[in-house]
Amino acid sequence: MADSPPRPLLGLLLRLAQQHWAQDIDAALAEAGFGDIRPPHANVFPFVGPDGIQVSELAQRARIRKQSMAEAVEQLEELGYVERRPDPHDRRARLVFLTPRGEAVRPVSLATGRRIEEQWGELVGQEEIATLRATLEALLASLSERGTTAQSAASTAERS
Amino acid sequence: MADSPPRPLLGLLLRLAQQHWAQDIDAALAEAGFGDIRPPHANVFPFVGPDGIQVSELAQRARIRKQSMAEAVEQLEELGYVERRPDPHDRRARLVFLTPRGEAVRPVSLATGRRIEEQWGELVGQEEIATLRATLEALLASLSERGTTAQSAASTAERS
DNA sequence: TTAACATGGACAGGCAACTGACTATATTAG
DNA sequence: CTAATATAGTCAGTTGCCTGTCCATGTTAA
Repeated sequence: MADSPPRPLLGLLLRLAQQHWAQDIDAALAEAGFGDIRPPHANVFPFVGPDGIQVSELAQRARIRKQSMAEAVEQLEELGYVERRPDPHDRRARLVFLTPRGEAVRPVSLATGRRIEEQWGELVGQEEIATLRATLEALLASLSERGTTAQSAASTAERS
Repeated sequence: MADSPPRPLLGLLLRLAQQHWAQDIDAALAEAGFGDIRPPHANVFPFVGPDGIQVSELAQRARIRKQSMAEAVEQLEELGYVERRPDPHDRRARLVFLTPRGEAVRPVSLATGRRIEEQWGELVGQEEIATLRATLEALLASLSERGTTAQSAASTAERS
């Protein structure tokens, strides 16, 4: 028997798949006429509801730091997709709202994710993609229970 | 029936899983006494053989740009894990070799990847992880056939 | 042999994530 | 009520990846 074949590293596979995802999202948004929206901004639209949302909350949802999210929101504000207004219930906070222009992006953003998942399903089978998602969800649930993530480490630190 | 539940975005799942992987690699290496090796350096050791390797080749294997890889190699050289010598067959090139100190890392690096995969298997089932890997491999193969990746775009451009 | 093109590597600059530290406001405990 | 602590947001600095450009060397074709 020979040595086990040189399987590609799992982390590499995950990274490459994620890169494809990000690039496909970017391409789809550009195709829909939103060429000035860059990948980090895609983390914003799915989470902004009609009642506004704080940047900190946005960051938690997208699992990035509030500083990073603040930068993305600032750029989106300059591009005219969102605006920030004071939070009437918390004088520290400002709420992020979609402008009419931003409202036009939201459905495209949400649909794009579904569409890419659909396309991937056509390539390797819808069932396989569903299994992929399920495995990742289960894995991440297990991992976040038993330990501290890069993400949770920081949130925890900020919280504790 | 209600609307479809708010499934987390697949790209987010991929990103979080990859972050966990990188962090676990980092932790395992630190535990093994290589605390000065940072995540990007982990992309180096699996690919450096006894006959040396060019930085360009390393970058291709790890699927990052040669500039990024050059930076990682430079740091590893300062840390004493690798050294670069002129390529006797190509006066443009320099070959990367492991120093004795680097040789000590290689097996740990390779084993760590397998160990993490094993641990993940214990969390969600070995079979599920095998399926995850298979699906990702199939997906990436399909994607790289039909179209241009962030990665392949550049390599192609550089190559064409 | 020379001209054209390809490739290894380096330099410069940008972007988006990170950590750490700070201010101002809120909340909780004593 | 006051003191301690937590949270929203910002500023400053770092890292790791990216792109574009350039030079020196190799390779191929006229």
